[in-house]
Amino acid sequence: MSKADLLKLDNQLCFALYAGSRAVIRLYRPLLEKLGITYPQYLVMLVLWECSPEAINVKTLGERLLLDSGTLTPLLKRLEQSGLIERKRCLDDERARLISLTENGAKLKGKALCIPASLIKEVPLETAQFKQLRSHLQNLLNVLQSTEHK
Amino acid sequence: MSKADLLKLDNQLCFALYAGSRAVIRLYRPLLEKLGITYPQYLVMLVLWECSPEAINVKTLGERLLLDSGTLTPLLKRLEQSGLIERKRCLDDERARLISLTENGAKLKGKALCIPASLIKEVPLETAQFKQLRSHLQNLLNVLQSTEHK
DNA sequence: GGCAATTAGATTGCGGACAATATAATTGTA
DNA sequence: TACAATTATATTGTCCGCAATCTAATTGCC
Repeated sequence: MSKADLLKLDNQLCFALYAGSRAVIRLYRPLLEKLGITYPQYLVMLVLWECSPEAINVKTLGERLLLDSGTLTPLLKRLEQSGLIERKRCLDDERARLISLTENGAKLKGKALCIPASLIKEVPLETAQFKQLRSHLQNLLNVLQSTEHK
Repeated sequence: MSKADLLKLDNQLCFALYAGSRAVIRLYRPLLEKLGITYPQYLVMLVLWECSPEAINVKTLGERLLLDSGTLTPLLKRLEQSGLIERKRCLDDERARLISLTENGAKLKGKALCIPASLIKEVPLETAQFKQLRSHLQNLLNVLQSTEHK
């Protein structure tokens, strides 16, 4: 393949990723609207539902989602406004914020339980293909994570 | 797998896509900075370099990149400001804008030619794996495209 | 203990995404 | 040929991402 061919849009792995990611998020939107949250907010809730009733600080949350405080701080404030989370100062370390679920936030998990199945219905991929794609992507992420600090 | 397990972050195809996409875009950033453009602007340039010297209207560009005018209009204005493109009214249809490369915009392709190779060097995936992942993603996109209008 | 270096999070500013809406040109049709 | 419906783009408003910078708390080290 020539250098010029390598510049064609359809040969870009990055574009496939970028467009695919947005397309899938688009499928989530109507489902998440019923919960009153956005897609990145949903990801935060996934982490909180997983570690609940433990609280989590912003740094750890950011490491989990690969997002920084510039993104998370306003997002978390919105979730707090919505009454889904609390943002308490950590007593041991006044710099840190402990993020935890409110009762409503914990309850929302019940409503979210059906989302994965709804989505799989809309993405007509075989389970095997689905898992393969996911594991290839996770592999890609691991590889990028491990090389980006060199 | 239980319903609750399906809500775990690491089981989400969507998160793998979302985080993977951002991680790859992060790799492009320093390379594109040298060209003075952002990643979405780069995608627009890829399309223009491909169809040049033909002009393209905003609608077609949007279909190619899966972006709407709300995203493209300001982005194209910035590319115009940077002197890389022109935004002319179409004579046959005064509603449409014809987007075309300026001389500088066309010349920038020369600087961009080395980007794919630079990137591949940073993503330590075998060529075969790379192509497989890309084609899986393109398949996913096709599937989503074809079902989203039903 | 005192102070420089580090760390956690917040803030600012810019550039996307995208829904909703607006505007202006074009087309289809009675 | 009017004029309703459609189409192409632009605008507005909200919510991310992320770089750069700031503030305040903590840690390391003399």
